[in-house]
Amino acid sequence: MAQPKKAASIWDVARLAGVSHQTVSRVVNGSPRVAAATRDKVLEAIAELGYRPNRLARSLAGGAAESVTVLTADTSLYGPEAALRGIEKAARALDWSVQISVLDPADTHSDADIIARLPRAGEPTIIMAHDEPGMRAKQVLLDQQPHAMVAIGPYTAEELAASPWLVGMDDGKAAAEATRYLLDLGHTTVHHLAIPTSTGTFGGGKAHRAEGWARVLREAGRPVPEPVPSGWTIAEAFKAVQPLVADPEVTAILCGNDHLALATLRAAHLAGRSVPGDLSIVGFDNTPFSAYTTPALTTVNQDFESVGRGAFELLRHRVDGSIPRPVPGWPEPELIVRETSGPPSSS
Amino acid sequence: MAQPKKAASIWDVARLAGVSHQTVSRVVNGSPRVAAATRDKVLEAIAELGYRPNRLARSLAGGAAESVTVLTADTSLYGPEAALRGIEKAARALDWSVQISVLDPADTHSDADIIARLPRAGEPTIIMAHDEPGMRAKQVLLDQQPHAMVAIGPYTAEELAASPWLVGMDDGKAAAEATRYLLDLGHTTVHHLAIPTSTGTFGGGKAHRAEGWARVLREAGRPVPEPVPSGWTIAEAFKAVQPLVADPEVTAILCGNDHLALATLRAAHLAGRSVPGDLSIVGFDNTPFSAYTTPALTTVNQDFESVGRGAFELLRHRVDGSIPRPVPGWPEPELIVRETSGPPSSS
DNA sequence: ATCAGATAGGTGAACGTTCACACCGGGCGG
DNA sequence: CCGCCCGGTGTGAACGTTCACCTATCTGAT
Repeated sequence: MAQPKKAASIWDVARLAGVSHQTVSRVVNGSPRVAAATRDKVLEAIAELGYRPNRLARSLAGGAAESVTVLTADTSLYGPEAALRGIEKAARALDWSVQISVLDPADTHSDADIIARLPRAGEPTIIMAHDEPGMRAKQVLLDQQPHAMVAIGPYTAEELAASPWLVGMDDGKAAAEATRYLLDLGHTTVHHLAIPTSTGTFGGGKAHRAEGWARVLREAGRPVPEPVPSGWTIAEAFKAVQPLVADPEVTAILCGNDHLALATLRAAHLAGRSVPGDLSIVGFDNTPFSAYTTPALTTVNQDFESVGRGAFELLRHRVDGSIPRPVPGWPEPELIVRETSGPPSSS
Repeated sequence: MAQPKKAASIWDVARLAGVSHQTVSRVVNGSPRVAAATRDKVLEAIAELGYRPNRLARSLAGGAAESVTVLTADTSLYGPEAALRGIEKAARALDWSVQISVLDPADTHSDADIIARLPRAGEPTIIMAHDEPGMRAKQVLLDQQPHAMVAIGPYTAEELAASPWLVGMDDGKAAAEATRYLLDLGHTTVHHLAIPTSTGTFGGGKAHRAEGWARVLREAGRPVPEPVPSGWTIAEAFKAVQPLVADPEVTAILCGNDHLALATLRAAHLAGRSVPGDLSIVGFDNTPFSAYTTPALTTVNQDFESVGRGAFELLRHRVDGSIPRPVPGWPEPELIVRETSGPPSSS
């Protein structure tokens, strides 16, 4: 058995059951207008032939979507990975299929390249990329099929209001909260090890975390040190943070994510600075490992999985107007104080 | 612009260019038998209408695959995540699309459920799941479409030879190497904090890492302690490892992966045992963070991304016999000695 | 002049579904 | 007793491609 014989189609089932193909279709799709006896016959034939519907043909004929393409940055980052998980779960629950396509900055991405990624025109798409190709992809889709796309990203309340296709969390506010917490602990100021922004180099583009951090410092009348730019990898962060940990004036560092915080933790250790005694470190994202480092990372929890789910719901709403617009129901980012933060030693 | 107007089809292009739909098809697919003048006309029409081929229709008609479905366990694990990345990269390079479907043990998975995940019968599929639903899925596919599936998993040389649809690394050998290394360091024996096996509970199913570890101990005539079973999460590992770190007799622990090793590291720290002074810890997988813990983890590097790429190549070979069978070309697992391992303090 | 062979292009069916509609018989209100 | 509606089913077209095959036209050799 299991010869590569052709798969059974709806017609084969119809013939075997002695009904029309349409009746089979009705049975498969659970239409109520089928007599019980007929249904049983069809079901039997389906079982015997091992028939299963061809999704391709289904989509082609029905025009029904039932499928979502996720355009994402490198999935080795925790945020995109968790959001993808949320999307996949939500999609699976509704029996949608999920396509994934990674936007690699190394590829040359003309607009045509991006478009070619979509299985078909109007394919519902979620974009999850904060780098340059991601931004271009967003723009392209916004022009071409604004009703069938949703982007995940950091937002401020104003941005969300202005962009009905945007989903995300106000991580600027969370960064502000973390900064205020460190200030309240007695630190004179807080330094910032920053993740790359959408334009690649620090300074341009959106950098909500950095903005929230700077705002609090300004409001408190504290010096605002130049943020230290880091790449996404731990190795890059480790290198970038060296001057910070070497400087005894630096008593608190807010890191753009937990990987950067881990690198900072190790750099501090190697530089002979005790944490949190000499140096407080706060991370971002509450990556699973963060509770188990030694000392355990103080960090900001973000429920990316819920955001992913929210993005999926919003997409459904936008594709099919009859589905109610979801209310963003995920928890706000929240500071989790663990062991890497404390008052400065001088105080 | 950008009204949700229907996307242009090959027929629309044909009409505008004043040729037949087939000629358009030829131009799109780069057939040589089209006059230059005709080609230009068609190209122009394509540009004007913003036409792009519908992949669905293409696959339906052509039977051509150009698409792979990845059935995976939880992507929050490093191994599957990295392998998925490898698959996606390889697929993208060839312009194949990638579908992802997560096998959640929490769902009830009848065989039918698993089959329903495939977009269509015979859809080329890669399975990447070491747990129970994954094993069932593997069996189902093996029965239904053995020529269009590949599984990723741990293997021994014999298993690989016996299963032309299997791709993986001999992590039993790597576990053996790590165990031997610890023994050579002077440890009397090595304990094992084990990841779950394919059957859920420890003991059944394939557990190559555990087997390699036990074999070396037996060969060296050392006592083989009962392996300690852990779940996949760090929290579970932290709980499971408590008795091990509390026991001063235990001087070396081989952990099933780096997350478990991290939990062990923290548990040891809290129990007041110094690493590697009192206790040596060796992880598995060389997860990115492992080089930056304090102390940095000794671990076994595994190039999952290459394995993913290899799986994709093998799948192509199996689906289309004309493609040569790839030779497994990835690096062998390799022990990376960092800071969590050393001779026992008593020696 | 004639014809084989190449070159350029067209025609119709097929892929596996769903959709819109037509059909048939029986129960029920008038 | 008639007509209507409705449950149950069938028919044909459509979705957007590719594939297999057919038809012109032009070339150059016989």
